[in-house]
Amino acid sequence: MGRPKQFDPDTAVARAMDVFWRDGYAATTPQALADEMGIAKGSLYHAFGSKRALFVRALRQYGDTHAAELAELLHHQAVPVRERLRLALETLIRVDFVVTDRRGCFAVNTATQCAGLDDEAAAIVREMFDRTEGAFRHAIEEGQRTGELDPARDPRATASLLLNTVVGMRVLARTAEGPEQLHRVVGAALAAV
Amino acid sequence: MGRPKQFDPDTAVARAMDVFWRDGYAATTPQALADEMGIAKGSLYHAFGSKRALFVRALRQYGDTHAAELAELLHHQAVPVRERLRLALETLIRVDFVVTDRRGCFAVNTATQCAGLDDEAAAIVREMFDRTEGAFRHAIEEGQRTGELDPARDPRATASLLLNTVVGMRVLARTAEGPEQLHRVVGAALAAV
DNA sequence: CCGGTTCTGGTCCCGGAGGTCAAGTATTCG
DNA sequence: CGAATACTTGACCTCCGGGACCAGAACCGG
Repeated sequence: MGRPKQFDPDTAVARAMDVFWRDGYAATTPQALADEMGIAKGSLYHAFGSKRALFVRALRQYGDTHAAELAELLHHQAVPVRERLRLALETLIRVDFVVTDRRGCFAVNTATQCAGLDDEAAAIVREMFDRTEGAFRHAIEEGQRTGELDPARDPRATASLLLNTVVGMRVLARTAEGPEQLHRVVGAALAAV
Repeated sequence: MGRPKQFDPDTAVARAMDVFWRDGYAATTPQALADEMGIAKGSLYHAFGSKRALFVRALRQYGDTHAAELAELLHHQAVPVRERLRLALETLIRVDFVVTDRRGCFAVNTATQCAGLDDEAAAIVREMFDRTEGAFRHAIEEGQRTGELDPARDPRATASLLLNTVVGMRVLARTAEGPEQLHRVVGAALAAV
């Protein structure tokens, strides 16, 4: 009943995500959002309530799509575990430098901007980090069971290191001149697995 | 000649640094800066020109003080190299959780906010990262010469990993519940040295 | 003690951020 | 078809960010 929406909410949120991702929360204006989403500012507020609510929704959508990709890479059973880990990290480098123009990770960027101010956003980011760490841990434990990886190493600690490595890389991608530095990081990190 | 300044510029910049550090560039208002610096907004603009210029100066001052501390820790000749590395990383955890209330690193925060927009700030951050990486590398090479560390490992790669570890940790400090996760990271990272 | 010089707080200003609202429009139901 | 409902829009509003400006205060040399 009533007039149907003229736009697809998920698509619109994806556009908004792009803007927030590129410019950060504070530097993003409602007008810029509306322009990029292809709707009027009034519709934006009618559909999403506030800039903040739209941001939270965009962040959540980011987590549900992009973050899941990494976990998926780590579950490819056909590939040896160590190779899987390397592939996952190398993929991040390629994405950052080729696809997303070195914007880094939306969640990481948010963590350094809102953690102290916005509890809800911080919780979403933390949950994404936890899931990523868990995916690393599962892969490591699998590798230890099959004998591919050294069982003497604490899987929890190694998983934390790999999560931390991912987070760091997505920051360095924003300042590094080229991908060489990050390739070195990957190589050295795998020595600890 | 003329009326002397009523405030110490370096102290005032340090106060401004605190605000920028806590809230980020975009979310910081000139009024908040003036209040925190203990001077009027007019004096602020007279003395520093613009919000941007003040930010750059604060960032540079941050690099000249805080970042140098890490390098200093890594040069303590009395301590074994591996212990020095551990101490440096553990100190970061303590500082983040006890002293600075989990604000992370001003430079890291800036990297995720301004790298795409502000070339000058990005350059300052990159320079700090380079110096840190260099300090790690020197320590590692020293350890290899004295036989404390495995000489088969590429010092450049290991230094990149440690820089990346530091950067990641300062982000995780903003979202982690407690320091346990970071202690695990340190332990695992040292396995790659 | 006086003119030149630099710092000082205060006032004013323009534009835009963030949001609201009334009027108009598409769709469904009775 | 008309009423009820939900979405759309652009105008509008308030507030404040970022900065300009100014009249005076503090200091200097002569």
